[in-house]
Amino acid sequence: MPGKTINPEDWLTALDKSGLRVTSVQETLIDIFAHSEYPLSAEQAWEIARQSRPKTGRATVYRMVEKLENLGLIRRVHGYQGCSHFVPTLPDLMMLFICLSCGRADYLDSQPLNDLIQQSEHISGHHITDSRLQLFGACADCQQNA
Amino acid sequence: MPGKTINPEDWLTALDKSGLRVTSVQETLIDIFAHSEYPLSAEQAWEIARQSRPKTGRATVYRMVEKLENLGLIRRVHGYQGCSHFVPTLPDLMMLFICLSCGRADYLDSQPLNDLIQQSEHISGHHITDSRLQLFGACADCQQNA
DNA sequence: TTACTTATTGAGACTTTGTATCAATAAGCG
DNA sequence: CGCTTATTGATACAAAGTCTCAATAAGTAA
Repeated sequence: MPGKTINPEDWLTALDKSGLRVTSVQETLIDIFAHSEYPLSAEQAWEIARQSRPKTGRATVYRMVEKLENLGLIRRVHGYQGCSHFVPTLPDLMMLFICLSCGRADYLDSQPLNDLIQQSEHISGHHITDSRLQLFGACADCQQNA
Repeated sequence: MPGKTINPEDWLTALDKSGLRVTSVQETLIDIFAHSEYPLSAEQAWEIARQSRPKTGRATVYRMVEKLENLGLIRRVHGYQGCSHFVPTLPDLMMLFICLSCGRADYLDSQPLNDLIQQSEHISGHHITDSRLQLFGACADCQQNA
C-alpha cells in the first residue's frame, strides 16, 4: 500500500514549540504512532508502549493522545467499530481510506474534497469550518490477493 | 434549518419485513428518532423513551438502536465529541452537516460526493464500498443570529 | 378467544473505555 | 547542583456499552 513517511523529530520539535516539556513517554508514543501502518487506539498504543517501557501509565497515554490530537499531529479515525483510533496527520493530505480487509490506512489527495465543500457551502448557505471524510473498502493489494 | 420529513409508518413496515416482531418499544424509539432535529445517542433516546414509557430498559434501547442501524434506518454521526449519536437515514441523501452552534443536522445532496469517490477509486486503485462524510460549521440561521 | 411458541424485554451484573486525583518523579533552568 | 513546576504512574472513579436470564408479550394456530 502506498504511503508517505513521517519524521518523529518534527513531532518532538512541534511539542517543544508548544511549550510542553519533552519527555521519554512522548518520544515513545510519537514513535509508535509515526511508525504504525494501522490506526491505533489509546489502549493499543498503551500496550505497545509497555513493551519497551513497562511502567508507562494508562492515563499518561490517554493524556498524550489528547495532546497529540490537539496539536494536530494525529487525527481521529471514524471507523466502523468506533471512533477511538488515531493515525498520524500528514501535511496537505486529509482524505483517509481504510482497508476493511487488512486494516491499513492510506491517504488520498484532498483537493477535490475541498472543492466539493466549497460548492456545498454555496448551495446550502452553511458556513463549513471542518470536515471528516473517510472511505472504506478493499485496497489494491487486498483485491489482488482475494 | 431546512429538512425533509420521515414517515414512522414506513419504518415499522421495514422492521416488519425484516422478520422482527413489531413491539411498543420499537414504535416509541422510531418515533423519537424520526422526530428529533438533533442527533441522539442511545443514552439520550433512553431518557426520552422513559418519559412516555417509564419501564423501558437500557439494554433494550441499545439493542434497538443497533437494529435500526443495521436496517439502515438510522445512521451514526461521527461528530466532535464522539461517534455515538444517530440521525434518521433519508433516502438518496447522505451528506450530513452538523451545526456546531445549534447542534441541528442538515442533509445535503450527495451526488457530488459520489462523483468524488468514483474519481478517487480510479486514482488510487482501491475499491471503495462505503464512505462517511460529515461537515461541521455554522448553519445559515446561526450565522444571522451571531 | 385461548393456548402455545418463541422473540423481545427489563433488571442488574459485568466489561470496556476514558477521566480525576494526588503523591512521586523528572525536565528545564539558573 | 539544587530549585520549581509540569509530567507521570497508580488507583479510584465515572461513563458507555454488553451479557445473561427469568419474565413478558407478539404472532400463530386451534
